[in-house]
Amino acid sequence: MPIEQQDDPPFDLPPNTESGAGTPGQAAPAHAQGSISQRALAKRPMSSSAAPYLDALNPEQRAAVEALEGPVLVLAGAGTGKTRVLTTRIAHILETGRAYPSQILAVTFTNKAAREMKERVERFVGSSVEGMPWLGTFHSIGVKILRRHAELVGLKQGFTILDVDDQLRLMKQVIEAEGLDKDRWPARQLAAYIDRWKNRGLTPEKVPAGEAHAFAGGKGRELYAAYQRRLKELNAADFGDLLLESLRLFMENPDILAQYHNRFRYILVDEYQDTNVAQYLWLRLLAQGSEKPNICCVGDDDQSIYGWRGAEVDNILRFEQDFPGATVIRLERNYRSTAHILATASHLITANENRLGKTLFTDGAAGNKVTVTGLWDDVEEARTVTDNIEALSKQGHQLNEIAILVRASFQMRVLEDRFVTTGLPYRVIGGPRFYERAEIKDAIAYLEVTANPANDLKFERIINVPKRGLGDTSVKRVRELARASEIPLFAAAQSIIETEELSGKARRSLSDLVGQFERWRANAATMPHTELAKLILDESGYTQMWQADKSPQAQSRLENLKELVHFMDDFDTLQGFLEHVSLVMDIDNASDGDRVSIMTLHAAKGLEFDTVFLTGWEEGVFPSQRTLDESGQAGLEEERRLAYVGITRAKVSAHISFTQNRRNRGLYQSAIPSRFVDELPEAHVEVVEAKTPFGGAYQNFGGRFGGNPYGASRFDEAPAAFQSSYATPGWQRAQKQWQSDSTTPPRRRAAPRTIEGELVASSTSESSFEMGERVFHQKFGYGRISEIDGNKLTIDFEKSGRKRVVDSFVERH
DNA sequence: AGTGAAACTATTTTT
DNA sequence: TAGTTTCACT
Repeated sequence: MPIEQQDDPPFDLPPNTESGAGTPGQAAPAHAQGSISQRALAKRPMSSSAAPYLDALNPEQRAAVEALEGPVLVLAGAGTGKTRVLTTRIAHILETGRAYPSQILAVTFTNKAAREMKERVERFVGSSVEGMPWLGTFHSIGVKILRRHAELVGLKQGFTILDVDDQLRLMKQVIEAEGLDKDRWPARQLAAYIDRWKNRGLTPEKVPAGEAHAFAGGKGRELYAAYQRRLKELNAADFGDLLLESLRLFMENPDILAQYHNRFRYILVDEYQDTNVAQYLWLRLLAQGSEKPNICCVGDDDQSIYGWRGAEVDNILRFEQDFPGATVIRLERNYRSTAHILATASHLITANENRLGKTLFTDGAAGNKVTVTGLWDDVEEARTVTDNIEALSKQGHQLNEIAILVRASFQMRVLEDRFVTTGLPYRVIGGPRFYERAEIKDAIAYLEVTANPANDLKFERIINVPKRGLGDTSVKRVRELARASEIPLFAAAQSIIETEELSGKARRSLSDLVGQFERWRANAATMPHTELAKLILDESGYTQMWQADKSPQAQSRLENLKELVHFMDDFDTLQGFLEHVSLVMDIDNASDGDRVSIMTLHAAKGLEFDTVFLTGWEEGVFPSQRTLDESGQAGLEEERRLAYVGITRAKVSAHISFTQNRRNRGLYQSAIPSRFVDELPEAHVEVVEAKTPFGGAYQNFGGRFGGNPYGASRFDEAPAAFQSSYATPGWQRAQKQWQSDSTTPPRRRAAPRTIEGELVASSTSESSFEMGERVFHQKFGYGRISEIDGNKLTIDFEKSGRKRVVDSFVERH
């Protein structure tokens, strides 16, 4: 395959400053007159007053757009016009002739953000400007760079990109090849380690000795190295590699790096608070080209919510040290929310220690206070929310402007049930994504193997789907042959069917499959790719497999397949389509009709709605107990940022609710209100009484939450927490009382809900326990420690078997 | 190789 | 509770 030649001409042109275009208001460089974009630019009147886009900005935004020289950090609070600044800045760079579109590197995290930015820049500069080639996600830019220099990192130009399934399948093979028990050492866990290392920019040899022993009793690093070797053999890269390998490329090849230094005159980074170490290093390397790099990072430390994915808030907190002489601009004027909402969010977030500090303000109306409602259980909560939504709907509100934000997806079920019974239209955002569905992955695997016979992992995925009598043993034989003669699996299949190695049935079956692929490949040259896809799905028996399936989802799977073929129409070639799906895991959610949106807080980042319902503000749910256990104080702060993100999604009203009981995994658990509820500012919050389902308000306990209808009879002492005024420092006391209260109904006792000193400390440091030590656990009884991983212990309990627990839950014995 | 029943395990998830 | 995965059996 030829090296891609789609590259833009300006790459080799001399820097445009030489033609004197360094200041605003000058015409585009003359030498570029051949390029459409430059001709378009040249036609534009170039006086600086002819930059109406600047007049539309407030002073801070304008400063952020005009500070083009040197490093700039824009701290853009929620709803302060971040995207606008970013796009205007790009437009401004282009308009003033400081750089060609191809000389601007602009990175985002999501495809959605990249698409949006591209569209907005085009609208600014005029559609005649060719799209910016280096505007994209970290990953897509990583691929682009790697494809050009693949051989330098041990890959070939046409390398494939692994998805999560492929990755796991490969890791399983690596684990087994090392002679390890795949049950004792799950591939998922190894994948998690490797992912974390890659996020931190660590190649196998750089994994710290202490951590190298993290997996399989000291084989972590070896397995990581073996996995990387296998990737190279397969000519494949996983997601982490797209960044890590381009990072390595730059570090090992200063001449290549210099080319990019030369090229990128301006670097812009969106959502800087979400960058991980690898991305940070990558950016630093690219910015190193000059003493005062023109790098502009836009972000909001208060909206950093992907720490668990490797994001380092520290990157943004440290910006000024990293780039001395940086200009820091704060955008604090909020255009989205009313004053009460803004004040509530701002006040809540001040409880965080680790932040740069911003105070959002608005000139807009005070609006309504944020409401807080305490409810009996999740069912009542769902009913209350839908009742409210129905009322809003009757008043003429758009359902599209209403969202329900939850911490975790398990909270969605009750809500969905309620929407279904009431018949209110809703949509779940996030959810299982199109390209993650099994049938889509299978179909893509068929297409991929057709296009690329050397893609072993995809071939393995569908070799026996639909079932064609090629079981584990047969596949194993093929794989052994492939490994022994160092050829791709498909080639091994081709040769093995010439031998007597396989049983008659398997041999015939595999021979048929190989023949089919050969035929499809022959067709690929002549047939449109959508036709080919239909043919493949049909002839392989894949469509038929689902037609014969009597499960209720079979129908929708078939529809998904149709949609996939339809979607392929948007691409010119099969190759182009495959490259796209490997990077873009989602299909654009067409917003059809007027519906309420239900989504997680994470999915809500960047969106806005008139009315937002924030449900499930209970300790353990939100903040999530698991985050607290795993990340202690830092985790708590991240949860609080999540609350901040949630509240700031609302334009005109925000409604917070919590329940005393919530069903999770089949059983009810009692809950106490989230500490975040207590942290809300009295002056901007209104406590709303819950209505009973039987009509009328019920007796008020004198508490801020209006008590509850069942309290007197069913919770004689227990609801102490509910009775206290939540503003008092008594929550802790009340919570303790609640937990220790022996009259609490006989349901599962909630796990400790605080993050105490020792737990926080132990999450980062090594556990004080030792291997083989005998310990006692409240729930599981006595046992011996068989593995230690940070503060997590694997213990063989005498009665309950092997479990993984956090060390603070066990005591020495 | 393919079936059915027991067993296990559950956040958040930009790419 | 529900979904998946493993295991034992045919």
